[in-house]
Amino acid sequence: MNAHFALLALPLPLFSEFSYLIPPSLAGKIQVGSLVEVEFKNRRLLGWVVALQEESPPGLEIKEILRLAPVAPLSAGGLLWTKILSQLYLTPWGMMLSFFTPALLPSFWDSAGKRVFSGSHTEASEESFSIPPQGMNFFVFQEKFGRKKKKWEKLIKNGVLRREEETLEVAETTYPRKDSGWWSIATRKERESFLLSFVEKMQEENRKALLVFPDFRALDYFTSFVENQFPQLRVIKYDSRLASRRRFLAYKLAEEGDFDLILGTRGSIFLPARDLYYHVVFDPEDKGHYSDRPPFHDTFRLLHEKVKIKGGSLEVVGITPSLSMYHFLSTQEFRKRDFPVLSRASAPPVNLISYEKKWGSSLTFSVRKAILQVLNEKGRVLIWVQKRGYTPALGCRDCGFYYVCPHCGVAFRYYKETRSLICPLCGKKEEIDLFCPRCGGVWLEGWGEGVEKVGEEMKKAFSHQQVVVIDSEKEGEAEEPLSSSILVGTSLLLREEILQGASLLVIWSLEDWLYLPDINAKEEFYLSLQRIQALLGLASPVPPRIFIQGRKGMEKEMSQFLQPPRDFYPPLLEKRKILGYPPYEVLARVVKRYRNRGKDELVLRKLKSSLEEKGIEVGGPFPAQGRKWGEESEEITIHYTRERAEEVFNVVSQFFSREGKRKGEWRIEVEF
DNA sequence: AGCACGCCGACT
DNA sequence: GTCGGCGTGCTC
Repeated sequence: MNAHFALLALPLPLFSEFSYLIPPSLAGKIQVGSLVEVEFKNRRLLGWVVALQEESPPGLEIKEILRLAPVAPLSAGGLLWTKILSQLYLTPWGMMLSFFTPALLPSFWDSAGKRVFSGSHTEASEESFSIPPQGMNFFVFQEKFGRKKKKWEKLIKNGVLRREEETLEVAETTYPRKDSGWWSIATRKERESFLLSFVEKMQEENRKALLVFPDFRALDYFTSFVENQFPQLRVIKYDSRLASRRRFLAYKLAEEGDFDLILGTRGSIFLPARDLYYHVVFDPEDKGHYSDRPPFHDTFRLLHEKVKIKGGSLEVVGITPSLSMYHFLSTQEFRKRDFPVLSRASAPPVNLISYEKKWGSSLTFSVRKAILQVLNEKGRVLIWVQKRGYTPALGCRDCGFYYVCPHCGVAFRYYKETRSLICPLCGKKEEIDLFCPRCGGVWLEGWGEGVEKVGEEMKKAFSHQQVVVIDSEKEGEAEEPLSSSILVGTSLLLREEILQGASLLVIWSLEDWLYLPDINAKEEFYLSLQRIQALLGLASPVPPRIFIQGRKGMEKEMSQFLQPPRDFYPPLLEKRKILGYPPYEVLARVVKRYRNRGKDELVLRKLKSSLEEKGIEVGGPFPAQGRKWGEESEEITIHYTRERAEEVFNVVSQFFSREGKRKGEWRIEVEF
């Protein structure tokens, strides 16, 4: 069979693929899964070949493929993986595939397209290049032995080295068994001993592994640990800090299977790692594992889909299972792994302190007393505050006016030092007025307490102590906050190094956590509390304690958060089952930003009815909640079972290739 | 997405 | 008289 055309998935937000002509020079070289460069609307793009075609679509002038990229084609399994992901996340295939596309600088093409071998002329040269019998990619060779163009050309001429065109074949390994597990391991020390036994096991079995961490800090720490413990291992460390050359080297080594272990952050899961059996994800709920753009996919779910298709194992390491992991454990999709934990004597005691009515500061007498006591014992105090900035809102004392972001419809957050307002959803900045813009009143005041304000209050209340505020924005700056005696901060405080050295943690106001609109807020708070209980004060000289301040009458609500997972999760899961929410069903939101309200509403309704024609449940249109575009946008919500994901994808993609080109912005978010 | 083509306002 | 705004259409 001789295909003349290739169907390409290009990195465009379009739900369609494009046909290109295979030039005679590339006939037979291009296969399904190849990466090629083409011209598209006066630009050059890299696209993956998703099918070969005998015929071209009629009535079109088809352009030629310009060149074949010097990387191995994606395997059938790999292609299927990306296809399934694109369907699940209602994202164009080419957009999903673009995560897997290496950044190829112009200078890489030539060398990466060639391969070197030891030549027949085995001159006892002053240097020996340990080139394996199967040869070495020339790009890799130059990264290992230096980019010395003249020298290599000479050696090739002499016959010391032999260089050929690289022919890259599909390397597909699938493992028959899927075997995934959950490990509950809290501390770094314990995770080190987990890694010791894990790497030993992996070596015994002669298998390769990928370890994915949520941030650079953890990655750096465990990479140097592994490298010190196992100096003979071939380790690839991969994260977004790599320069392009090193990044592509990692890509090539992974592709070639020239590694034993890959350690990386989120992006490392897209490497074409050959013969990978083990996938280990640390702290899967951490924000670092989530893409920051719609559809917000994450390491855990991506790898979970991978092992479903290609086999192997997905091992998840965390402190407490999340709601979805708890569900997977009860359905046996994941198995609970046992690890000998050097368990702590007992979790720190939790004290609930209620205030009747807030005026000024929320600092209660009991908490103040506890803080003084800890300071007296030379312990460190952490104050955990939910809101960032100075106050979560700024308004007029006289008329009740408060500043609202014009396009998100939520209160602006107030920052005192800069006298500025920032929208917590879209980041829009505004200056504040001298007088109330509505009534001209002179008293503008902040409502509620953010970290900065609490910090200010603590400085006043404990004026002889060093109080440091950690707001997420200044993460990098205050590298050594550990020396202060009182630390006030948002969730950034919950880092292991900070928690373990502290003797007292105060949750400033419980209601700030419980009355969040987000459906996942409860779970997030629960996991944070579990984390605190596991790590607080492990290295503190004083037995650690937890104080929670909350409005009177919240005791009952609080007590649920002190339950173990087997009591905390089932009612939440039951509720989600009834509502058709994840993890039972897929929940997709299609948000449309309006320009012309009347017309645009019709367009959303049209999508809704074409889904309903297929018997798929759709809610809305509602005013869009939560993220950006608040008031000028509407959304529909789609519920469906996993089995119908492909069907929904087809309806949505058809809809968008017809109607999506209409003016206006869309966004799609999916949870499952 | 990106880029060209097209039709209306303030400018050397 | 032109530069340039972004609304609209299209991409193998």
